[in-house]
Formats: sequence, structure tokens, C-alpha cells
Amino acid sequence: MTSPTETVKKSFKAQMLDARELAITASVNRLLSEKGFDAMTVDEVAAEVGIAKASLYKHFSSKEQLACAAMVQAMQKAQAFLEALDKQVGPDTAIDQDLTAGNTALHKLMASTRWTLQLKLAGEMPTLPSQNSSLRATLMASRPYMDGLMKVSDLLGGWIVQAQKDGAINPALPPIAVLYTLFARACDPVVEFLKMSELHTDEEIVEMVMTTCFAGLNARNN
Amino acid sequence: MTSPTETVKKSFKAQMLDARELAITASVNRLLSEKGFDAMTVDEVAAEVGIAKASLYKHFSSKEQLACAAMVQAMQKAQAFLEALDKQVGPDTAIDQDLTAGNTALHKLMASTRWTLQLKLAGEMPTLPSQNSSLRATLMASRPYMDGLMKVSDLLGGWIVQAQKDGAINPALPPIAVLYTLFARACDPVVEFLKMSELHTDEEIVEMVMTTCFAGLNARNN
DNA sequence: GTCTATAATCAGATAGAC
DNA sequence: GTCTATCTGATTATAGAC
Repeated sequence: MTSPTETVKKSFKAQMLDARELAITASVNRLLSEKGFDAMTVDEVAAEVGIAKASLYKHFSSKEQLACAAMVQAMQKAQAFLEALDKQVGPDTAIDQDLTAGNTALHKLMASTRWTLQLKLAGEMPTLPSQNSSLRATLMASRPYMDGLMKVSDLLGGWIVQAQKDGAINPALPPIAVLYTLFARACDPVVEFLKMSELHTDEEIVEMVMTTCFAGLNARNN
Repeated sequence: MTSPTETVKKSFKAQMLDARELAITASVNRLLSEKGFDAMTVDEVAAEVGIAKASLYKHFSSKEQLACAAMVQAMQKAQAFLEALDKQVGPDTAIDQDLTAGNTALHKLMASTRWTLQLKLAGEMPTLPSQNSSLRATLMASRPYMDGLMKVSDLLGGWIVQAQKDGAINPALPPIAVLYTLFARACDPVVEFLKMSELHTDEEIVEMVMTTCFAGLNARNN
């Protein structure tokens, strides 16, 4: 039905479309992490991408869908990172199996948190508004987003339970509380405040937040 | 110049005015903690107080000033709490002076954090948007707010340094990082998430967050 | 599909009677 | 000071030409 030429042509056009949508979500991702959903305007997005606002609406039917696409992309990026981390064997080939397992579960949780903080410092972590927002409903109704969220939660949840068995994470804390605490690092205002103060490098900020997150403020653990 | 009757009348009217403004700030405080500054509309405030929107603008010249008044009130409440805490001697009259001092500095920090969390759970903690907002500029320009913030920071800062000297707070953390970490508890999304899950009482939530804040996620400290 | 121009809506702020 | 009614500006969303 379609000649090779047409197929190539179509594929090429589709590639251009995908590339444009990628450029859009990248801009949305950046603006979303910089200003948040409410403060971000569609005009800004259009201006940053370099196309007319009406063209945006040919790709995404609403501001919510626009933001949702960026969030889905970020979520899938996180999922990919965690899945890669899950498959990889711990770098330390200790003899004691239990100890090794304990280290790897805790270390995977720490690696995930560190990754999140670095993304946030790089301005690539779109933060969803914790308060009631029209965006929440859209995200909850988005299969790709919820699928990613569930997969991410499952992976982290498994490591949390394992780390608690290993005696590496406080077993008195419900796993769900640990999970939320780790998720919360993605929108931790401490990171922004410390970055604004310009007294510390990004690496120092990451390490300080990692310390307060896992070892707490108390002196004993450090 | 003014007859006693007039004086009484004027005072009475002034009292009514103050009472109304108090009612306004109380409503704003509640709405601010429930939805945040951006999501809160002036219409809502007027409706909740039971007066017309135009009347609100006779009291406060803008939405920012409206929110600012509520934030100032909350900040002064916090200041009063901390100052009372500062004056009071530790409940434990141990013999070892250093140990007592260490306990009280740490305990004061913990009492402050616990107080903040309880206020937040009660829906009385107006959260300022961490992102750039028009409210920030207004707050920074507000003497009462900045005075309160500075006093609060000074009190907490003193306790932090003391607790670090006592070996109760990790001395490797810059005091400013500890301060921000404590401030961040006032807008910790973990509290809301756990409350929404309805799996735990308010008291349990407070204790869990206290644990993760001071002892961290790791198992050793608990 | 992209553009310019415009509609529709909503929220902050104000005018003017009382 | 409080009210009703209105203005203003910003923002989401769309119509229609190309």
C-alpha cells in the first residue's frame, strides 16, 4: 500500500514530531522544576520552545496534559534508573551474604536518593504541588504516570523491607513512612535554601541532606 | 478634648475592628495552611469571614498584605513559644551540668519541632510557597515578619550551636543546615501523606517524623 | 501543523451608593 | 466601613487563514 519512499517520509515526519514533543517536554520539565505548575504559564512554554501557543495545543489538549507529559517522562526516567540499579549486583563482593544483601539494599536506597538530589540541584526535577491542584487529578488519571509511580514504589518498597530485615533501616518505622520520606527529598526546600545561600557546592549540599536523611540530626550515627 | 463617653465609644469601635481583623487573619491562616497562597482566593476569604470582598480591601491593601498579616501572626506565635521555652529551665534537674545543658538544648529543639508538627497537623501552619511567589517579596519587606523570623532563627541557632557543643547534634553539619532542616518540618509533605493514608494517629505521625528528623532512617540510633 | 488574532474565564482590585 | 456592581489584567483555550 505504501511505497518505501512514503514510508521513509512518514517516518521522518514522525521523527520530527517526536523531536518537537521532546523539546516541549524538556522545556516544561525545566519550567516545572523552576516555578512549579501554577506559576508556569503556557505562554512561557511556547516562548521557550519557540513556537506559537496555539501550536502547543495541537500537541497537548490542556496545560495539565502538558505538565503530565513532562511528569511521565521524568517518572519513566526514574523507573529506568531504579530498574538498572535493581539488576546490578553490589560492587562489594563480600563473603558474608547477609551483610552484602543488607549493604546493597541500603546502598540502593541511598543511591536513589542521591540521584534525586542531584537531579533537583540540576533543575531537572519537576515538583508536583503538594496542595490540591488540578494537576493531581490529571496525574492520577494518567496510566503511564501511575504505572511508573507504582513500579518505582514497588522497587523502593522492596529495598526498604530488605534493608529493615538487614538491620540497616530502622524497623520501627512503617515502610510507607520510609517511602514517603525518601519521596519527600524530591521537593525538599532545604536543598533550595542551601543553594541560594551559596555557601556550599552542590556536592556538599547533597552530602549534608543525605546525612540528615539517613543519619538524622543527632550526633551518634556519624 | 474628648469626653469619657467618646473615649469609650472609640475604644469600643477599635476593639470591634481588631476583633474583625483577628477573625480575618484566623480565616486566612486556616486557608493558607489548607491550600497555600496561590490556590487561596480573596473571594474564599471574604466568604469564610462573612463580609464582602471590597470590605477586605479596606483592611488590607492586597492579597499579599492579607497573607502577610496571617504569617506575621503565626510567626509571633512561634516567637512567643520559643521565648517561653528559652526562659524555662529543663525539667530534669540532673547533677552533671554539662549533661543537663546538652539535654535541654537538644530537648528544646525537639520540643520546637514537635510543636511545629502538631500545629501543622491541626491545620494551623500557614505554609509559604517555596517557589518564587509575589508573597515572598512582601514578607521580606515586612518588618514585623522579618523581626520575628530573625528572633526565631537566633533562638534556634543558639540551641543548635549549644547542642553541637554538647555532642547531641552532629557537629559536622553547619548550623544553618540544621536550622533549615528544622524549618522544613513546617512544610514537610510526609505529614500530609501519612495523614491522608489514615493509617496512623496524629501522635504516631508526629513521633515518626520526629524519629526520621533527629535519628534518621538508619537503624542504629533508635 | 503553524501562525495571528481573539474569545472566554477567572481572580485581584476598585467605584460609588448607603 | 460595608455593600453591590464593575473594571482590569492575566491566562487558558480556540477560530480560521495559510
